[in-house]
Amino acid sequence: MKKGKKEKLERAGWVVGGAEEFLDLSDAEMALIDVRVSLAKALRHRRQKMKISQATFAKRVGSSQSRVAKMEAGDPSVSIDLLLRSLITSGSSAEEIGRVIAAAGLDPATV
Amino acid sequence: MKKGKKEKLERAGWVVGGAEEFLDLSDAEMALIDVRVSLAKALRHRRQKMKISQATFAKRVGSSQSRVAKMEAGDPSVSIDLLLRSLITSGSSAEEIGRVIAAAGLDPATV
DNA sequence: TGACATAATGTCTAATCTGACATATCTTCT
DNA sequence: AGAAGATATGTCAGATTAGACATTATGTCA
Repeated sequence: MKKGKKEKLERAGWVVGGAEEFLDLSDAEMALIDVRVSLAKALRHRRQKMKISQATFAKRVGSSQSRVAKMEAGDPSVSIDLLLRSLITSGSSAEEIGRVIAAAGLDPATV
Repeated sequence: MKKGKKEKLERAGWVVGGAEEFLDLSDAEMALIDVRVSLAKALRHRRQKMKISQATFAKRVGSSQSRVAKMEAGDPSVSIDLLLRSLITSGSSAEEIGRVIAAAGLDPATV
């Protein structure tokens, strides 16, 4: 496992359980979490820029306030599909989303 | 609806039903299909570059031959989540995937 | 402080998605 | 033609994810 992996997961709010389960987290899973968290941040920024509440945003994209909260939190119960759908429905372009994903996992200081 | 939308959907192999249902397809749905199809192509290219069969590829990413076939076909029953998971598990970087998504929906001749 | 808006968390049932399997349809050989 | 390998298609039971709702927490005013 790479240096700082567990810390990174925990910063992102993930329950990684004991060391045993954690060792089972593959690099692929890590990368996917990075993508999820990046999209989650992009979604929150987008909504905040619109200056609307989670409830209002939820109505516009056809979801619920609680699910929007979970989306923005990068909750494991939210699929990347839903994040993409919400971003696009709210007006993000594929190009914007592509850039977000391309930058996923990079150290924010270097981005 | 934008010009050529239905034709585009049909080229991608989607059953769009009658005109009524088709009119219900929003621009957001179109954009998501573009993303799915782009990722599907990227996955096929990746596997072909590796010179392995769908069955072999399936084992490596923890799926089945039939599902890999559906992934590469951009079948509606395949989630974007699964496409991303398979790409990353097979070694694609977030940056590569980001570029693929950013180019989604663009006219191939211009890309 | 209390009232009010907003955001977070937990939990349901319904809907969607998955791997697996069977089977059919190519492709590429001899 | 026919055997063999690869790919496509259809289906299904089990797993995952969805919106919805209730509840709790966190502001943010007067």
